[in-house]
Amino acid sequence: MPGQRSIAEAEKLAEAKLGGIPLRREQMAVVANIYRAASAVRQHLENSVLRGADLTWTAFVVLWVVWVWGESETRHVAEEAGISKGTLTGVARTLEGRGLLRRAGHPSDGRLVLLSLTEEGEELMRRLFPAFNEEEAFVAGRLSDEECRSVAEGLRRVVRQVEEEGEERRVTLLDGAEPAPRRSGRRAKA
Amino acid sequence: MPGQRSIAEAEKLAEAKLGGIPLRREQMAVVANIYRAASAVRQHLENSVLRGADLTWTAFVVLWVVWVWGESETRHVAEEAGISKGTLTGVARTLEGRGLLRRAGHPSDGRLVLLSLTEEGEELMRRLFPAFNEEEAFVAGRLSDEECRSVAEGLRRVVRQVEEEGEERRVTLLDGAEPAPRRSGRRAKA
DNA sequence: TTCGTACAATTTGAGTCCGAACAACATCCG
DNA sequence: CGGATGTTGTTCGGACTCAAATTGTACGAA
Repeated sequence: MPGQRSIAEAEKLAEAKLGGIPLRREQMAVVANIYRAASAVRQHLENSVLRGADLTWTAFVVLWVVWVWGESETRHVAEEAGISKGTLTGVARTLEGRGLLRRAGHPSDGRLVLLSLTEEGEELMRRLFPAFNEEEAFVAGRLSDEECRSVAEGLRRVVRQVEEEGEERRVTLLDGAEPAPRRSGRRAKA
Repeated sequence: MPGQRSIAEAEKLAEAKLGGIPLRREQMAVVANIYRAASAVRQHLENSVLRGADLTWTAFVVLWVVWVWGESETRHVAEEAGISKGTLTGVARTLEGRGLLRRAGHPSDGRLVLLSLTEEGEELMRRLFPAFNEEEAFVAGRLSDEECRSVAEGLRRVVRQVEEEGEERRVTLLDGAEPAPRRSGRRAKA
């Protein structure tokens, strides 16, 4: 396994590459490990509990959100699941086709769509979630409860930093320049 | 801005849904926040420094790996970058087309392909990486150096747990049953 | 009433991503 | 030498992804 040993080594190599420009090592390490951990956890969960139910990570997260929050408007589900509205439309369609999710128009506001689990969906989550949580415990197995709390708190601060100051920061960085559109995606109309 | 407040609430709701089955709260929170933080960080980095260079996160990581490690075999690059071999083939092709990456056959083993940066690629990384690292520092701005180290160390343990015991764990869980192929992806031949 | 503005979800386009199947090569063993 | 076995990178199918454009609905003002 390459991973852990190499991060420290990679830092040195990167610093050498830059010839004297100082590197924010601790910050670099924390970002690298956040991403590494996220991939590792996702992969483990997908391969252990999700594959058997033929669910992707995203599909599971969407089901989970609707499960715990009950019938919800799609924009909230997308926000809560951390995906775009457009992506949710597709995922929801897939899940609806598999009979796990239901969509219904909002009674008074015709623009909204409400998502809820079908009975089959509820049943699946009742069965699947305990197994999922068990694997969450497995991946965190080398951390004590106290350490879990402390790591979680640190990560929360990262999330808050980006959510509360990220936008402003991006504006400052680009300083007026247009945000440089993605090269992929639908083309500007003209 | 859904995020933080809701996790604690969601735990209670999930517990209620399960009626008495105990939940591993701390472990659940740490996993949820790992994923949340990873998305937030990725999005910020993509929108601030990467978009300007028309690079996706993955493309940047691949370039970074080749940059710091020098000419490398594709399987090592994929491993180090945390993506599959198949994905790397496509990403490398794209980067090659943009003149940032070079591919060369291995002199003695005809199966291998070696990746290295072109001069243009080197130049790009010299320019881009300092800005990238600056934003890494930004997202970790609410953590002290000491806190960064401690969070990183906690995450490293998660990664190691999955890397060292994940495979065995999956085998135990499935207990003989075939690993249940993905429903997506290429179909079995017959 | 008829605009115009403000949202909501969906469609669309370009592209990423995984993992199974595959083809090409390497290596071991008889 | 010849085949079995194992490894490598590539191809392929389906799901996911984002953001811009679009479509549909709501609601206030003229």
